[in-house]
Amino acid sequence: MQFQLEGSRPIWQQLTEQLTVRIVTGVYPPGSHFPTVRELAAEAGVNPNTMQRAMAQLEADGLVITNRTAGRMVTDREEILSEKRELLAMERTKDYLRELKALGFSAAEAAELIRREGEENGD
Amino acid sequence: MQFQLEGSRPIWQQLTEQLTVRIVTGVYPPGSHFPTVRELAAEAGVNPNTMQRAMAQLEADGLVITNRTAGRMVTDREEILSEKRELLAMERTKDYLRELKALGFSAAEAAELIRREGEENGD
DNA sequence: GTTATTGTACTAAGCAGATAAGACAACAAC
DNA sequence: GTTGTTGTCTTATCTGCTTAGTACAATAAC
Repeated sequence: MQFQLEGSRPIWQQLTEQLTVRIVTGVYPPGSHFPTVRELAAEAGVNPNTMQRAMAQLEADGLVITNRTAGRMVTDREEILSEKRELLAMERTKDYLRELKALGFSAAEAAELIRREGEENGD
Repeated sequence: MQFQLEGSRPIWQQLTEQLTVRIVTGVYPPGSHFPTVRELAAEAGVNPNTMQRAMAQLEADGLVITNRTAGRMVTDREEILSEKRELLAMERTKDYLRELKALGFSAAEAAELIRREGEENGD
């Protein structure tokens, strides 16, 4: 999964979000070594300064731990990861529901759209 | 409904989105007179230049028609409005589903979250 | 015909995000 | 002890968004 960046929001924010998804879904397992600033900056094609800003946010969220010179590791407290994953899902759900209600759709109609879309993609 | 602006995306873009919602939900009815740049700029608390940029996008989307000095009016082609409304709902749905799948949720689980959240809000 | 309204255009300035390039301190590896 | 890796910090530059202020052409209203 490559990084998907678009221009209308700060890049460091998008990087934080996508790295968070990788962490809570186990792409980088709990307690494992986390890639370096320079590695991830190269992978994403952004400046190391920008990637570092994204990392600082992951640190503030408690998802990674920084050891000054040995690099970073993903937190081994798995309850933090599962809580974060469910929190993200809940936030997205509320946002989605609020937006569809603003467009005049009910929650039932929204659920129907989800069901129909899920069928199309064979899920 | 006041304008809700946050800092991480261009204001003119957020204004376009929220004005679009107003139009397709009939806050400004089809064929009716559309508020002037200066009026809406004052209401939103932004510079007229910024509001004009938002309006230019509405124009490009075919939602409003500009009469050079008589101001603007909402398009009276109601099929454009209903199509736009459904297009927006579909886009949001696909985005939501893609995000939740990235977090490891199935479409069925997403629909369940919607159902549960809808119940809490009595909808 | 005069006036007020409206959309539109222009320039200047301030600010934040992103990039570029480099430097430094801490420490693991050897 | 030396070397290389890593996180961190600094300075400068560029670009786009936003604001501020002003101005102008077209035309509806009177």
